[in-house]
Amino acid sequence: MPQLIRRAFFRRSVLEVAPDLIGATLLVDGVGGRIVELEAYHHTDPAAHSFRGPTTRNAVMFGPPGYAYVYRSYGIHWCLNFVCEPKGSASAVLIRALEPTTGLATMRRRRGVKDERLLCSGPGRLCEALGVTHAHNGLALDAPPFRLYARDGAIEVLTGLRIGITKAVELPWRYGLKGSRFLSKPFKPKA
DNA sequence: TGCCCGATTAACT
DNA sequence: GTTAATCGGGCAA
Repeated sequence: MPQLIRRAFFRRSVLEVAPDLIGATLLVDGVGGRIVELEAYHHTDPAAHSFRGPTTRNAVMFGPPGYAYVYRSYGIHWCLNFVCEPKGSASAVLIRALEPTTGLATMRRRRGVKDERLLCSGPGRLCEALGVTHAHNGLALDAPPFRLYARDGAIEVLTGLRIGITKAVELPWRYGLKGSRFLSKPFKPKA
């Protein structure tokens, strides 16, 4: 039986937490799957929403670790983050892709697609599949509707450059599960 | 108040 | 490969 992830898990640097979450299982109201792709954002990082200080939108990032930060992307999609590090450091991991395992029919209905690879492969797609909205902003990750199970068994984690940003593009803060078919985009092979 | 643009996606050519 | 959709945040005035 996999171990439940509790809030203390997030009381570390986002750069330690992010690779540890690869292979973990995320469920929202019993629907979800295995985390196969993440990106780290840090308060000293110009690409992070928290870089310019606290605002109404990013307030949760400046609160305690172990909570969900949900924001609207391009006025259209929702994106889900987990707040990390001790309170005030304003770091978070963006959940970018899941391998769907639980509640496939629900996810297909919400997404309007049949192909499993299109259900949760992308930050906006997985929020739609799991029913994550602004209503989840600020909720604790170790209480309903969230459930998080630690990775069970050995895996290999890939690292690479983050996607879709224009600042601090050189930081290798994207993490992925090696060999997964459910990544939002392939990782560049090692040179 | 007005303007620009984004941690995206899907539907194009 | 390119581009429209769509809107709130952040910053200048």
